[in-house]
This record gives sequence, C-alpha cells and structure tokens, in this order.
Amino acid sequence: MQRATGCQNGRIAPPSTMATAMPLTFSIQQDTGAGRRATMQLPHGAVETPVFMPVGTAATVKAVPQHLLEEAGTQILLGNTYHLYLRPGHERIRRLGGLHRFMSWPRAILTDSGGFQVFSLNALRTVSEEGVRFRSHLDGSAHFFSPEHSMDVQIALGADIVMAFDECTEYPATRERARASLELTQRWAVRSRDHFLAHQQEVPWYAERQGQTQNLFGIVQGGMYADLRRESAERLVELDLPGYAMGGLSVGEPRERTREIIAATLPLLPADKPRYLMGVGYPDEIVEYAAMGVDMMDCVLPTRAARHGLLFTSQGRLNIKNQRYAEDQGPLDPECKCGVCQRYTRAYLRHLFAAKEPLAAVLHSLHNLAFYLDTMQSVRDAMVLGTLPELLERVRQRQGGAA
RNA sequence: GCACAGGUGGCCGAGCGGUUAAUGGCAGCAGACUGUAAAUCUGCCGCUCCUUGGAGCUACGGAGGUUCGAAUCCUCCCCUGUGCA
Repeated sequence: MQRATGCQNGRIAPPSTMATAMPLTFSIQQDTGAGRRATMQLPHGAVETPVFMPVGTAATVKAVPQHLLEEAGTQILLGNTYHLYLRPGHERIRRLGGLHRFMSWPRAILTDSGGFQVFSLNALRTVSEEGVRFRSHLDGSAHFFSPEHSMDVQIALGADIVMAFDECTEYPATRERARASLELTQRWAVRSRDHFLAHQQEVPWYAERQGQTQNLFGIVQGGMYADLRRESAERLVELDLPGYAMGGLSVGEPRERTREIIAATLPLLPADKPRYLMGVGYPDEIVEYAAMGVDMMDCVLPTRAARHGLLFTSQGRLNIKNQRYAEDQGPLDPECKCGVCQRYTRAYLRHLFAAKEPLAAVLHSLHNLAFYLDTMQSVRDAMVLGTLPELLERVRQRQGGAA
C-alpha cells in the first residue's frame, strides 16, 4: 500500500516518548461546499471518502466471506471490541497477529469501543464513573469495561481506527440526562486518549509497520440538544484527535431531528479531519448525510435487513418474501451490476428465503452491501460531475415506495 | 372377526359439560429492522356483513340421543393404528 503524500493534519499531538507516531492522513480532493471527497490513508490502505463501512461485529460481516466483500468494493470494515473481547478474546487475537491477520482482511478496519453496547445491552449493564459492568449476553458472566480496558482491547485487535469509549445516550433523554451523559463521555474520551497514547506502540503490527499507529477518534454526544452537541464537539476537538464521530443518532428520534443535529455539529468539527457519523442509515440517508459533509458512515441495516428479506434496490425497498415475487423471473434490481443481480431471479431468491436456506442470507447480504457501496461510489462520482443534487433528489424519491 | 387406542380448523397437536371460532407449533399472508444479545421480532390467519367494536352463519369423522347447554357424556355407523385370531 503506497502512502499518500497528503497533509499530516490528522496528527495527534505526540507525547514526548512517541515522537515517531504517524497517524492517518486525510487529503481532501474536492470540497463542493455540500459534501467533500477525500482520500484517507490508513496503515492498511487508502480509503476513498465519503465511505460506507459494512459492519462485521464478530470478525465477520454476517453471511459474507471476505473475498466477496473485497470484490464488492469494501474499503474498510467495522469490528466490535465488546464481542471480540468475549469471543474469541482479544489476547488470543493478539497472539494470532491481530484482527486483520486473524480474519484475513488486508484492508482497513475500524473497531467500535463497546460504547454502543452500553446503550443496547441496557438490561445487562450498570454504568459508573469508572466504567461499565456488563453481563455477557453469551453466558451471563460478569465483565468490566473502562476506557482504559477498551483501549487495551482495541490495541490488541489492531484496527486502523479505534473509537473512544463513550456512553451512547438513549432517546428520549432529558436535558439533564443528556448533559450528564455528555460529561461522562468527555471524561472517558480524555482517559481513552491518555491510555491510548501511552500504549499505542503495543499494537500487534507495530514492528512491521514502523512508526505507523492506530488512530483514535472521539465521539460527540449531547442527545438532541444542539447546544449540548456544540459543547461536546468543542471540548472534544481540544483533545486534538485524528478524527471525530457523531454518536447517539438514529436511536429512535425523528429523521428531521437527526438532520438538525448533524447540521449543527458538522461545522464544529475540524474541516481537515475525517468526520464519522455512527450507525447510519437508509440508502437515502447515507447520500443525504454525505452531501452534508459526512465522510464516513456504518450501519448494520444492509446486512440485517438482508437476512430478514428486505432488499434495497434502485427502485426502492423490496420485500423478497412477498407472494408477488414467487414467479418473478426478473433480476432483483435491473440496474444493479452485482453478481447476485446478474445471475439470479427474484423467484429463486424468494424460494431460498422461504426455504430458510443459508444461501438466501449470503446472496441478499451481498446485494444489499453492493447496493450501499455502489451508492457511495455514485456519490463520489456525482461530486466530480457536479450532479450530487440530482442524485440526492433521485434517491429520495425512490427510497419511499416499493420496487 | 375380537380387543385396545384413536378420528379437532391447510398440516401436526391441546382441550375432555358452559368463560371455545376452539391453547400451541408449522405452513400461509403482511409489516418492522439504523455504531448487530437479531437466520430476529410483530400483526393477521373458518365464512359473510357493517366503522373501531361488533353482528350473523358454519365448524371438532357421520347420524341420533342425554342436558338449560356437548368437541367434551351415551348409542349405532364409518374410518385409521396396534395386538390377537
């Protein structure tokens, strides 16, 4: 992987002992004023942004093998700290050379910190200043996650980008609750950074990639309160991290609120660093947010929906289990170039789903992922051509109804 | 032929005098899914009619009977399984 010669604006202020640390570079190719195109250079390769990142929680994007992910154009994958810590264990992954080698994924990886589990494992955890006590969803055993521990696990996994340990604020949340949550997330971000900087040379590939390091991103919280979001962003930016994320969105709030919070937060994040919107969204959403200036997004939706029979197409959403497709010999999406659409009929895909054949999950996930990845590619292309507004309009219209 | 055991809504299978259009499961139909406790979850699922709610009709192998009231009890018949002839 060649290194881009772009600016070093993502550099972390290095502690005295870490003068050689070399984090990501983020080279902006084009800023349209409404969305921008850039190349993000990471230890495991370059990523063209805006980018959609498939979620591979347990060292696998459910139902899709790595070679097909590459073929579909995946540039960077997500992994999850909490899940990999529980199974197979981060120390085991470290002994096996890190997550990239373990799962045979040569391209970039980002690991989430476990912060989302603070939110979703609601019934199985207790939050304190020190960290979060979890009960394993696998066997009920007790575990403790602190910012420091999350960093240790993420360093052992060795992703290119690691996330600060945060508390994903629930919705709805009162102003007091959102403030307390933001404050905790901020204190945890400082602890995450300090621990990360002190241990970043322990990453499994440190020796073979001389001087390159992982990149710690901070996460903005603040619930649905624009001023709290502002405060969270401003204080987080003081930590001078190589990238920033917006968390706690798409947790049940109306779409308009999501849009407002993104619009209010984006301008406060450094323009020369990647901005990551966590856990989003539907096809029209990812286009819209990219057009607002978001560089990175991830979402389980394409893969989860695929496993449940919901397919995203250029004509809108399509529920493959519907009776109407039982003898439909057409392709899933006539405009899609993916291998699934090139080869199989809707009738066949419906049959696989109805018969509960595992291949249904494979083919459906592959298509939905290809659709998302292609959608992002078309966003990048539209920026070059200056046709992003038209693309956005088209996507908005088509994602409303059924195919 | 005799003796047991059975015949319940598309299928399997509860119920064994009223609160039963009849528990469950499957199949079927539709919906949901946004930093993955998710190959998960939700709704509908005899027929007809009116607006939610309801009204009417038809239903537990068949025909009779007992009872205020039967899928549930009795009689006969038909059918299935197992055992004995």
